[in-house]
Amino acid sequence: MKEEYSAAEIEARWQKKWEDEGVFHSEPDEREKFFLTIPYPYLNGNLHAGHTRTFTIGDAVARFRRMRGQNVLFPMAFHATGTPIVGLSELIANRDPLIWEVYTKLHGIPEEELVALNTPEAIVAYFRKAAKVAMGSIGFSIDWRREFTTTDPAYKKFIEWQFGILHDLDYVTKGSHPVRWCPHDQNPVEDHDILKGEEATIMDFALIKFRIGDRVLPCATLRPETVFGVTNLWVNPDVMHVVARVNQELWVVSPDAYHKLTFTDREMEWVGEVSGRELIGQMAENPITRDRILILPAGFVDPDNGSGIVMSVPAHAPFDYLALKDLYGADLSGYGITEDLRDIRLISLIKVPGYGEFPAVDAVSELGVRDQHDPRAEEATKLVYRREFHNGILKENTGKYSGIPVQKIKEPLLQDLIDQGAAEIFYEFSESPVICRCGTTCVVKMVRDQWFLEYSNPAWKSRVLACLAGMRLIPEEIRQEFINKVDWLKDKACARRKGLGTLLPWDREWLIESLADSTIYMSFYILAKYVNAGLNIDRLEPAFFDYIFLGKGDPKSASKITGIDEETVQKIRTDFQYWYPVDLRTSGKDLVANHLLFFLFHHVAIYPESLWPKAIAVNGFVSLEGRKMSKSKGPILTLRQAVSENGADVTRLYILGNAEYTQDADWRSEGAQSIRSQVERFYSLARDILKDKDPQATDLGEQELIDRWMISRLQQRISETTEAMEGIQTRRALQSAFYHMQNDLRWYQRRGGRSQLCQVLSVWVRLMAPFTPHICEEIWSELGQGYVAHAPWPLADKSLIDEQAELAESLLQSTQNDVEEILRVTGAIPEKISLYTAPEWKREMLRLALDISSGGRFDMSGLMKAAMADPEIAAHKKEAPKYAQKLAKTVHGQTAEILELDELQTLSMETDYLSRTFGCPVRVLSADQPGPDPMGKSRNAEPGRPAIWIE
RNA sequence: GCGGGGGUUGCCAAGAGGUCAAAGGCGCAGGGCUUAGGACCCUGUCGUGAAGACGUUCGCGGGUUCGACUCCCGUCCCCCGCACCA
Repeated sequence: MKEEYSAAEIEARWQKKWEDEGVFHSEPDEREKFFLTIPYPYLNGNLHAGHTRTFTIGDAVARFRRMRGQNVLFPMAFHATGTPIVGLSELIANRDPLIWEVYTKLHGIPEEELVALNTPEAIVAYFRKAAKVAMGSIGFSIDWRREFTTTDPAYKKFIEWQFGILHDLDYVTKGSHPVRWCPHDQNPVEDHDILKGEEATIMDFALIKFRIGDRVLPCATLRPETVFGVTNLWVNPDVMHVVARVNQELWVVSPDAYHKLTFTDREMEWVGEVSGRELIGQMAENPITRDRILILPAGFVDPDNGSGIVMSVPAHAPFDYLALKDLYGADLSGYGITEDLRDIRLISLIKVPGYGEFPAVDAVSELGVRDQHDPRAEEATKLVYRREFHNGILKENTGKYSGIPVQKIKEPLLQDLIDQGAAEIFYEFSESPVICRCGTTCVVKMVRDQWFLEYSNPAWKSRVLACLAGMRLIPEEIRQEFINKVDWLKDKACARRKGLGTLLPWDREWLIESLADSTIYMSFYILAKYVNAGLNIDRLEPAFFDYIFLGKGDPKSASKITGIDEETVQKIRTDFQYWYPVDLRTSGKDLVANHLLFFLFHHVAIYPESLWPKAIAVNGFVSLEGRKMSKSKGPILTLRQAVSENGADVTRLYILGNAEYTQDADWRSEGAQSIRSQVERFYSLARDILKDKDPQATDLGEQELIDRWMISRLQQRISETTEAMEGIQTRRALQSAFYHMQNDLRWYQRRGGRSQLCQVLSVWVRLMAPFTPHICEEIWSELGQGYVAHAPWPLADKSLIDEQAELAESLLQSTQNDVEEILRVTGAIPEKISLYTAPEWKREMLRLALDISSGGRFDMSGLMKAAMADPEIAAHKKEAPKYAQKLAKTVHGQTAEILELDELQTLSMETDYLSRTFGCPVRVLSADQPGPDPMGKSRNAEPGRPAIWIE
């Protein structure tokens, strides 16, 4: 080893060796296999700190498993299908200033290279190469022979095969669905295309059809059950409404609503206009109750929201109640309304604890809302909604829905209304406006004849739940999340008109959507090795995939169909049988509700239970200096940048030690700096141990207390690290394997330990190898044989755990601490220190106290009785009760351990060490025979806590 | 709003009924070693303290218990997801 630690040199050297010698190439053998995968990265930019975390976790696990003797397959590929790369290439070609900025500054791409990235293919090629270099530079132990990209021809064949099966299973269906749509671009709008309203979601309103004669007045509501409580309608008198033929009906809606409706799957025809003023004063019919109700004027009706016609439920909606109240006594004769609005009776239809007959009225008076313009009206609305939704029950006037909780009513009721022709569904943004990057206001559009993956299928879902039940989820807390999301998942549109991807085999108008084509691709890693080696892929027909992945058919015909020789076909099949299923998939938590779910859905659809995934691990995000990372807006830290600034081992150690599980990690360059010095310390410590290596030292038969202590601690570090790594707790593993180990070693050396150093180092290096593989190879090359990457993981030897030695050391340490504390507090400089170990009678008394309290309660009189029966304790009649008092307080927290130790002997043997530490003579005595003790200090001695007298 | 996860001593972060003033790291302070040190070692880092102690703490308010950071109830705040997008 060199004197100075040079990360760049060491890392490059070992990376080259690993690659040259194919150290991480995996082939089936007789060992137990472990197939580990990580979602391949999407190639629209450089790998960043988020990838770094997820991938490094995977790599550390792969290395750990390898050392434990498992045959690990850890492959990697690249994702290119979808639309963003296409969009990006266009923006680059157009020299979009924003993109230019992001890619030159944030992603660090030189301008002359960026210019060339004006086609999707160029982008894919560029980032694929960059990603591979980056992953190499951080030392991932990937079997690169299996690399592929999702736009590769063979991969497309594989996707076609897979969709053929899903189609045959009737899991792919046709339907319509609502999307966020830009009327100007004539395209669905994605998140990053949105200027304003990114938070908006699509909500399904009920459009309830009130009627005036043959005209329909559709009222949009999220609470269709309140149709039973409608007392009137609201219309804005100042808005000119549109009369339109909608399918076979004549509707009256606001102009905005008309505009929106034209994007739904309705046939629309503009017929004429009618002013709000004209509508007011007319009677409309409630399609459910058949009540005839008055149309009243309301300025609060926003023509841009819903249909522009609002149904009024004053008993349950504070706004309606306030608006109605505000009209009491107003002169509406201008609208032809002469009746007294006070005659309109509120209709209550929901019973809710805490409110009387009319919750809206109660809420208004509770919050002291003045009128409809009072900001507290909004608050009252939310309050009523929340309480009614959670605790409300429908009343008898709702007929067959009576007794049903409000929470459960929406779906079935809406369905009934639709069936009766009394309502339709109308999709609307949860907030408006939603504005596209081009400046146009977006609408909700119904896409027709779209292909769906029928994830709502109950049978399919139940297979997924069964799969989950048999899986290991890490951390276990995400299980509930997964189960909830399975429940929540609806059908998913799986075809696109734009982007890169594979064509739907039975409908070549459509491209398969990019999440749908990334679900069981782990299987493809097996085949990819052969494809990369030059397999003939001209005729990869479904029958071939059926055989290699499902064992259907036979190798002979598969060979005949494809032109691949039978032996190879057979070999691929055996490989697959060896490697599959996936043993662990690790991923960021952002993929739970989409990719990881689809990963499960497609596995259970296509493969038999024996090939279902075994485990999923989920990790949190990475922020930068406390700020959220953003690929498009910054800040961003690329993997390459992290490695070139800090080195691979430092980057790995930092990112793995910073957080674990779903916690988010915060990357701070200051933190990374300090890790660098930790790694340097590790290096120089190892270097010194190796330099100082005493060839006979390791054979030294006679082990001192401190040696036994060190070896004992070592076993525990091994166990703890191993356990942590089995649970993918990288942070905990590092606490043990790195920091605690360092502290142990420090104590060991301080106490004069030396003979075990080499052995400890040998274990230590191996425990650290999954985290900092390069430096560990470097050290290992002087210590062991072969690559540390393939060295056996240390096994804890329980027989080497020496409780006596640990007790003795902890007694020594706590005694030392006590002396130090006294010295600190008194400020004294000691000339002589006397220690008195506890007298026998106190030990006996502790033993009795422990016995007595073992049942739970501490029985003082019982203890005294037993104590006095013992002549040795009885001899200390005066002091015994005092000690008993103390025990009463402390015995709950004590154990009998300390009684197993001969304190006098233990400390006596360490007088040299203690004298050296305190710079003065130290003597050890027993309180049983204290010898000189002018201050009577020996009376303070207790088991585990020697009395101290400092002169 | 719904669902999931969190709020711990300057910061990051362990702990999940007594061994807890609470691991470890960072930062900071003091000392040692050194020609020097952003290297290394030791010590301290809630407050008080001339004998190893005492006092006050684990978002906030209650409760259970001999005993709660840990259990229960309520409450406030933070993060993530709510899709057709990788």
